[in-house]
Amino acid sequence: MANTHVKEMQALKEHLGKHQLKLTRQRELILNAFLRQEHITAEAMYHQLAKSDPHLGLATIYRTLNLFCDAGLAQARHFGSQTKYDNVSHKGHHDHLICTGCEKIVEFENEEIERLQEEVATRNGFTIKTHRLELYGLCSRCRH
Amino acid sequence: MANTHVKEMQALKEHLGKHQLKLTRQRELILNAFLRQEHITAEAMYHQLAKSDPHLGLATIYRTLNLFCDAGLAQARHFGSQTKYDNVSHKGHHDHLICTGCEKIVEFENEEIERLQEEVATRNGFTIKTHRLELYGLCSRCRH
DNA sequence: TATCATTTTGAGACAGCTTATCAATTTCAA
DNA sequence: TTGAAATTGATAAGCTGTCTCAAAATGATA
Repeated sequence: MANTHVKEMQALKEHLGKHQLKLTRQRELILNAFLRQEHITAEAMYHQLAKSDPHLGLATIYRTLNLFCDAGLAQARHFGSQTKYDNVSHKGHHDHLICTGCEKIVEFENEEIERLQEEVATRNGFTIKTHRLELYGLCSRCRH
Repeated sequence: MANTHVKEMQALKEHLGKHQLKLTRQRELILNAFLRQEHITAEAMYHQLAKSDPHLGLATIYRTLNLFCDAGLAQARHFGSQTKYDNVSHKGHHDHLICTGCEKIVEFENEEIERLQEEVATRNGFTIKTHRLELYGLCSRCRH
């Protein structure tokens, strides 16, 4: 189980090495838990990990998830007043369809849109690092 | 100057009428100031208006900007830890290219992307109300 | 125009999420 | 193994944004 996410662990180690940071038990633990999620809040991860490791502090979770963002393993998404951390490593980037009625989130990918985004960026002299596309509306059930 | 934004004022009055809300000096004031901006935070608007009206409370700004969102004149965008309110009334919807180096924001519109978004939504049974598309990267200057 | 029920305001208290602080602990290069 | 440097955990503090409530303003009605 600790060996499940070898590639991501490798990426993390690489990032740590480049920035004089250290690999800790907590970082390993949080990485493994994080990679099992699509997207999760720090708070949710805190409660989840509390079962197996009651003394893991919330601040450490926040610090570590932000570290993952720096390392390119996660992407932070501000959602209402909360921040959700997306697992971006093994699925590639994905965008979101969000129902404002029931909060349901559908993930999607669309190459054509991505291509057009690149086009817009290039036309404006930008080089895109990441992007965020969220469509808000009502799902079929909430529309009645 | 008070007559500059007749159409938007009309839209606001209509919304107020429909919801048993009242037109106040503050709401007029904030609307006029807001419509001169592309996008602004409540805090920034607070300081800006403090010059001409030192007793206008921050809570009132928040309340009023949220009211504008309900009325369809503004759109809230969570940006980092802050909320920016976009002036959506006279320019129509626009998306953002954001330079992570210098914080510069370039606005753009792309009909083709919007069309593809509709397509994705329809395919998933959604009806889109609004959306948010933000491209993050480096502008030509920050890329060196 | 005066009345008055209703809404709004302003000021500060409060709440939720995230980061800063700091002593104690852990890591890892030498 | 040692020791400088980084990390952790617990909690305080910070920041945004909302709630509270008495006082003021609005606007429908008479």
